[in-house]
Amino acid sequence: MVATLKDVANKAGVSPSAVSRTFTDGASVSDKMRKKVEKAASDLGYSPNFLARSLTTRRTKLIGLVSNNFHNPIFLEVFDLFTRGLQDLDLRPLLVNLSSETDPEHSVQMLKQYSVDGVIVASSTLPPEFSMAFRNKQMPVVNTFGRYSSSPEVHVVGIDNAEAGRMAARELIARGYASVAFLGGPENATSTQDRLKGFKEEIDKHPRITFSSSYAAAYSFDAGRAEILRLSRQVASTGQPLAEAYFCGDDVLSIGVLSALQESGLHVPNDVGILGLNDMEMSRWENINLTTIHQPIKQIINSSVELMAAMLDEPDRYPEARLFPCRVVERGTLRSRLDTTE
Amino acid sequence: MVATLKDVANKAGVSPSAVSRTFTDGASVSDKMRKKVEKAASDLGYSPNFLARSLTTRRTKLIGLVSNNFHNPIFLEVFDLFTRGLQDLDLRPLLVNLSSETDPEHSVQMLKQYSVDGVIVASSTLPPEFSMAFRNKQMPVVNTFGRYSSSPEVHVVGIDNAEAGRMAARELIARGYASVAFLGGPENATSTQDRLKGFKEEIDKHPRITFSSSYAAAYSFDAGRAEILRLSRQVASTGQPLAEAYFCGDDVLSIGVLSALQESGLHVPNDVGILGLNDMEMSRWENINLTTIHQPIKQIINSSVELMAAMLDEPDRYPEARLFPCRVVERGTLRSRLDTTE
DNA sequence: GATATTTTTGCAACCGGTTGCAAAAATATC
DNA sequence: GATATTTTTGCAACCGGTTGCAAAAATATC
Repeated sequence: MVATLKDVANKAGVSPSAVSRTFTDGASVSDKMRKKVEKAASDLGYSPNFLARSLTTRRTKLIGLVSNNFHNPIFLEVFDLFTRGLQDLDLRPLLVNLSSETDPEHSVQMLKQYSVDGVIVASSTLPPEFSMAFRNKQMPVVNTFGRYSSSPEVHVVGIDNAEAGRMAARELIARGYASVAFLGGPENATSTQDRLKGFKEEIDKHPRITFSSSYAAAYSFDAGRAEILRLSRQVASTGQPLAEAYFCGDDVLSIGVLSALQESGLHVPNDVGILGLNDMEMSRWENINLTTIHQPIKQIINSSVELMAAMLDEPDRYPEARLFPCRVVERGTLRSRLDTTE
Repeated sequence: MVATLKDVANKAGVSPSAVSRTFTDGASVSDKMRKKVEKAASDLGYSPNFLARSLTTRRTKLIGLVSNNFHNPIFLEVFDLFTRGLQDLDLRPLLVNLSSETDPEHSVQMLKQYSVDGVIVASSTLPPEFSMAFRNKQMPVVNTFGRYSSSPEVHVVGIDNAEAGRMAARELIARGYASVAFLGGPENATSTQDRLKGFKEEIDKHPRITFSSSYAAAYSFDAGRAEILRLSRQVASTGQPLAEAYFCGDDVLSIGVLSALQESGLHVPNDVGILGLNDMEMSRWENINLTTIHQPIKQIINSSVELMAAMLDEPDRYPEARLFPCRVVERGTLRSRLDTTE
């Protein structure tokens, strides 16, 4: 049916090895031979079978792209950047949706059976065991958006979440908020824990500022909305007022909070301030206009892809953490700074 | 390094065929043999190499998932549903991002080289040639969100876009709008063309209603926003007023339009009505609250996956079109109906 | 032009599996 | 218990490629 290497060899009247060599770069073939083979190949519409090839070369150019974030709009950007980045290097993403998976073993075995060259775990909410499970099977792993630690066992690319938390705190302090709160993502996500840690650390330096914190169930609009509504109800029942400003787990959470506040008649930023994190496309939409901490997604993902490519050549590469600085993007959900001279 | 079938055979003291048979369902192996092999396999941590297997079985369980919509939030839902649906059937999505591709040949060859079992083209903006290019190479193809035609050459799953256009028209007419407009997606997308056709067809039955139409450059927030701003400027220069209601190409476009209108001080729905199409998650966010035509994404995608699975068993299946009905979801961007008795 | 050196080519084994066929083993039938 | 039938097993060839090695061909050197 579809032409094979042997068909081409027969048609060109040469050995199979010769055909193979013309299609593997770096192999030695004379010009005459190459011409003959290429003619026969194009007549037959032949192109080499990558999977058969991979058996001997031990390279499939398949990369497992595993994530569990299929409800956070920023991940559409993430997938876009990953697929393009990988494609540019002639690598192919095998997409794995881990949304309902709690045990890494199944995906580990599956990706091993497909002989992927490496695995990119793109998530800030999957527990570190997932990346480790791949690492333990000797697969090259990059954990994008993973937790930075001083003794990394797996390559991590992302931001320093504790520092992002500190940055958020400094920003709110500079704007003179007297009571601030952290409205985090899922409590067990490392990103949530680290952001809270940094945020609180910096706020604690200012004892006059009231601090509180709580968690949304997920990085999602609905979860953000639900949590701020819960806090609002508390105001009525316990008399505990809302904070003057909320540092939210991420942008989509922030938008849920924003929407709920506006709905209950509060004005943002006059009554309550909101600071997001991510700076996804949507946050700069005029009807959202969220002040947020920009996470350099594009750099993070390009770097992840580069790192993966490097690991393919050097599997035992010493694990590193690549962290990218964030910056505050001022839009409309925080009141202005007290002094603009900084 | 990693255990192979031969290792297991040696360890168990049986032939390779025996090992192979215990791992292929339907093959004949005695209980005793199975026990022996399974013991050896689990001791060695063996699991079969799918790619090697695929060479003889001619089944990789790899499905090419190709799309060019990485900027429309609804596609995150689409990818979520596709990956889960395929995974449930033990199929694996090889994601192909065609955003910058204009020639199908490259992806066709690539997917052929990876011996994918089938290809799902998930896009309403890719020209039909893309699906056809796969079909021409004898690959099973499902074109999700593709154009329905009376003589389909490729399986299509989606909605009847012309009918959706008619539905939109009827809805606006029922609400007594005296001037309506179609603000479509990319002009060359079949979905745009068909929606316009149906919409206009129905509006034309009411000669008293003013009709106009124009196109946004993409299904995106920015494109929607840019187009409505262009139309607004025309009001000033030509005196041609805005329509009373806009049927927009899709939800994300609608949101761009909504945002721009609100920004220029117009009230939706009092000054201008907006009707979207898709009913993506975001459209029911309280601060967006878009009235829109619901496209049954979940059913469409599950059906696409089912159809693909069916084609794997029956490659020469006669091409069919599976169309799902839409319905209007009333929220806050259209004024109320004139009579509610319908 | 003979010899030494380099480049090109084909052979044969291999990558990790599956499968048709015949032989061996197990079971059924009398 | 002998024979017929069914089930299980192993052999060998195959799926579509690559690659080390030695032989053949081409080129360099004198």
